[in-house]
Amino acid sequence: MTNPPLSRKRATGRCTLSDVARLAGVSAITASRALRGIRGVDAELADRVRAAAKQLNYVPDPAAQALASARSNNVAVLIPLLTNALFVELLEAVQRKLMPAGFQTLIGVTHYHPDEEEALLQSYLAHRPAGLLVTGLDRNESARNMIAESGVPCVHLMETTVAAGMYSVGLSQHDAARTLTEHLLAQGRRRIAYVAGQLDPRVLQRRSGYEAALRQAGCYDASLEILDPTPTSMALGGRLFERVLKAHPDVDAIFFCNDDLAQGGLLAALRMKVAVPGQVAIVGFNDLAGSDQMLPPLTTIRTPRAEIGTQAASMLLALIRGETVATPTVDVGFELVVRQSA
Amino acid sequence: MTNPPLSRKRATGRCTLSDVARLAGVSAITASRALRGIRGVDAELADRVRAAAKQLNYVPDPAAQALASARSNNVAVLIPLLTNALFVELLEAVQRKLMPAGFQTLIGVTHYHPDEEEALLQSYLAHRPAGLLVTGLDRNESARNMIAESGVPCVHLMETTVAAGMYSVGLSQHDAARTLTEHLLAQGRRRIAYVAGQLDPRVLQRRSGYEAALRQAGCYDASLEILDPTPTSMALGGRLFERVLKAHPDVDAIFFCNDDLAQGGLLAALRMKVAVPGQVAIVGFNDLAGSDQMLPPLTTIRTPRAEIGTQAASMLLALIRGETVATPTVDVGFELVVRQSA
DNA sequence: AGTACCATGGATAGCGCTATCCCAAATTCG
DNA sequence: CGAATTTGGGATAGCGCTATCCATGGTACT
Repeated sequence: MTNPPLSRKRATGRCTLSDVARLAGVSAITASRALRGIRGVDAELADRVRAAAKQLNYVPDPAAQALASARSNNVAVLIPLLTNALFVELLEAVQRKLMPAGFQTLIGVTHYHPDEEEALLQSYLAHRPAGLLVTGLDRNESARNMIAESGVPCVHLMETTVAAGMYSVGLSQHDAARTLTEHLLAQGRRRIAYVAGQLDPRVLQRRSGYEAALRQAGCYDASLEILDPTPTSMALGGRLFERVLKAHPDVDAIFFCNDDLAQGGLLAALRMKVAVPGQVAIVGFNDLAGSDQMLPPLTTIRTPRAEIGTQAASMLLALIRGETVATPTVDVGFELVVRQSA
Repeated sequence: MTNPPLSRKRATGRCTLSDVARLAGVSAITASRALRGIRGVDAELADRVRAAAKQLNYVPDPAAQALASARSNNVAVLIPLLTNALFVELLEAVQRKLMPAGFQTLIGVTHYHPDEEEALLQSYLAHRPAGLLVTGLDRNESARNMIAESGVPCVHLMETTVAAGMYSVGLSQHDAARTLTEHLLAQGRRRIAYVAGQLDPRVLQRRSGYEAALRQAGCYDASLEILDPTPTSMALGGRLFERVLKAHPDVDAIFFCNDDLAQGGLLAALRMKVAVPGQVAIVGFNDLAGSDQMLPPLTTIRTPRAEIGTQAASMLLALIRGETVATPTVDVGFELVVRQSA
């Protein structure tokens, strides 16, 4: 009299692989193989399965896939900041590459903080991500160990290294900064200041490229380095510009570590009626949006972050597939963009 | 003689809930309850479980949790663009609120494209997200249905509405634009152009606020509306500024629909030696980074996007917990920021 | 012809966790 | 003081998918 023994049903109502298999007249495992396109499944059967899936509007449950296969289709991406256009463009390129390949991007923002990065790493690794993209090479030992022990393929962004078992896509910040500084020197500038905020590893590498160029030209002066640890912004660029000119009226060029600072500096110059490049040449780094619109347009280094994202994502996909990567270190280079500010 | 029948072990090696339970001397389900803090579990037992978990460095497997409970701790966030600082700041605020609550943010970029949005929605809903945050109210019917049928709690960002069962956090774009236009009128401007790119719903709502103010003042002129569908940028702002001045030399104010356009316009004015606000007043919208640094500093509307993110996330958390939300529509307002450009 | 191999489809058994039912002991109450 | 309730713990059975092993029929060999 009572109902059938379906008392403890807990089904979620959504359409499952078994439904597809039943409709196609095959077993669940065959449907699974057909949809994933692995192992020999008869072409005609596979077609029938795909048709059934489409008809039922079947979407596999990622959680079940992850649980059963011990691997997810998440890729975790760790970047320092979301408010720096550089990383956002990097991210967009990564997503554009990864999403069509069926991967989900989990974005983690470290705020340049090792502990935050470590916490994010721990939480993301619990998701058994298929891959990992991290910014830069500098992280604490514990974080490095977590990455290594997890066995999750990992590609490092922005910088390059040639350590064994390390994969990286980036460019030489040092060389780029050196090239830019040499450009200033070639223009006859000798009192060149380096103005930086947000002292992350790349900013410091640029500083060393700047120093190298100046030392070679015999006009390095450590007192012309203004290193401010606060996050960069146009406002900060303006303040630092003023500070430099006040402290060192003889400065004839300023190398801002990032375009947003440089833009702020350029606007401050306009406000203060300091001729650019007449009295002071100004250069930035990264060629961010708006730098070409400044007055005068900003001379800078164009860093191909979209390409970094694309290449890193490709490399990661290869690693995930278990392929051997021929070139574990890709240097995407940089481009000196000469405009009117220097 | 052969090995024990453990032939088909497939364990992933990671530490599981059973390990914790065993160490604590309880059953798995009790450990689960203790760690989740649900149902009555003896305080002493719970402590023992927590201690064991910490000792083993246990991290629950999200895939298994999702599968078993038919609900994940992912929250999907759909935004139009990652290259607009507005949305990035929104996102940061959302993450800051959601992450401590134990939720993962999945970021989807729609590029203002309904089909892309629909595809993202489909893919994200397959992840059984715990909640959904979507930008704006305009989406195609199919997308709306998917959201409704999924039963996933959803909060709409940026705009406000008072439809039954809809939750939203935003501000009246119309009113803000109207206020800004009235400010221009109060300054004696009469030939006020509206210059827009990226014609998304909010940009059009601003246009209507602009029109309303001008009609009331009796000086609406449809030919002063320049609506360009291409994405906004400083460069576009510069081009449109030139175009407006050439076509309508009598224009005495320009309302740019977004600050990046306005910044470009401001720089173009500088280049063209057009006095601002002398000959033309310029206003923008959103108060993005750098607007305060312009020459002259830009008068604009400050939109509290961080607060939108925070409030929307809070509301979503309440919905996820099944609480009833007292105010399903939150208007965070806006602020007229008067600087020197108007 | 007989054996070794593929190539294909399926049965089975989990992945690690939680919903659900069950039961004993403790508590409340008329 | 016995019945009705409330606790708190556990056993069981999946969630939806895939790894692994098996079985079958064909093909390729010697």
